[in-house]
Amino acid sequence: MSTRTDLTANTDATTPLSLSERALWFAWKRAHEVLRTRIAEDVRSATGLSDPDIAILIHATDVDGTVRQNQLAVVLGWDRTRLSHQLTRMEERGLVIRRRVAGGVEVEVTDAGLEMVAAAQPVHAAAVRRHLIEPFTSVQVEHLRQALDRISAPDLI
Amino acid sequence: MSTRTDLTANTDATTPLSLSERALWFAWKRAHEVLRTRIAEDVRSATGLSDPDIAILIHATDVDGTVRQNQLAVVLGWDRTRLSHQLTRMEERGLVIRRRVAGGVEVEVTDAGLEMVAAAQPVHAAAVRRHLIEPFTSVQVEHLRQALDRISAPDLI
DNA sequence: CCTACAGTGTTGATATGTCAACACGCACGG
DNA sequence: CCGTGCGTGTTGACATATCAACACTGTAGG
Repeated sequence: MSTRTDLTANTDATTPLSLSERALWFAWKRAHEVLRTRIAEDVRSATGLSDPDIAILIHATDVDGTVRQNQLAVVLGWDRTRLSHQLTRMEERGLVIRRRVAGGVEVEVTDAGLEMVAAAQPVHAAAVRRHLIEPFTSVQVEHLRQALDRISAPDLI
Repeated sequence: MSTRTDLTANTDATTPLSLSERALWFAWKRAHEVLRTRIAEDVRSATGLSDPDIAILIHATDVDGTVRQNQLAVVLGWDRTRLSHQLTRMEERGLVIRRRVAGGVEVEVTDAGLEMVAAAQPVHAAAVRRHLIEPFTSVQVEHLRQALDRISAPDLI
């Protein structure tokens, strides 16, 4: 499926990146720094929630406020350790509670957590729109999404 | 320049993200998690250098091993604090040294740093190619780069 | 001279992420 | 019944990132 990439490039592991390869790599990292910083700033200053807080709360509320911890890890693409630490911190702040169930742990968003995510959603949506969506036309949005999916799962496309 | 984005979307700050907007946002975060993790694993297991190590060493060696600290911050899109802490750690490990100069600080890569980055470059290049470049054709690479630049600096395009 | 300001960098406290090691429960084949 | 894995989660040590506050230097205006 993935066809050859760059006529000036070489797949040999010892060949340095070509100009266009470097350009894409730097553009990727830069875009990520910029976007993450901008959205996190907007949301944090308005709601007191961090990036990882929002990610977890949104996915959990999407499925009615209760999720298997492992499912969260898979959906978010996080590893178990990271998620465990993050949930511990969020539990201490009263945003979620954890319950052992058959074959794992169930994460439930508390009422306080629901309130905070409800308050954060509009700010978050506006930030995402402003920084990620608005620079593009709807056709470009779709193309970009396809490209990103290709990165996440190159074998499935 | 940035034309209207999604006919089903609404710019009103209180409107939740549309399906296509959410899809792009999740695809973005997922792609980032996946790509960062894969490349960092490859490079770290082979060279002992972390993501931020590599970012700094590559940019510094690009300009003959010596850079103004502030220039590094600008190019990488990092803030001063983050860079300062990172350089402190790298200085402790003998990868760089810092020197006060007129109006700032000069960062120089040590011989040990040069050796490590030289050893890391091929591994890093191979990882970037495999995970970021190979899923795409050369035309797609160029389109993706333009899209990323648009995110970094929406006003300039 | 001197004062105020902008640019640059540091520090310490805290939040977040990673790694290696361990703990536990459950299924499967002896 | 007994191992032996495998999936799932936790823990502690450490690396990295962020925030608020401070320190230094040069420089422009009085």
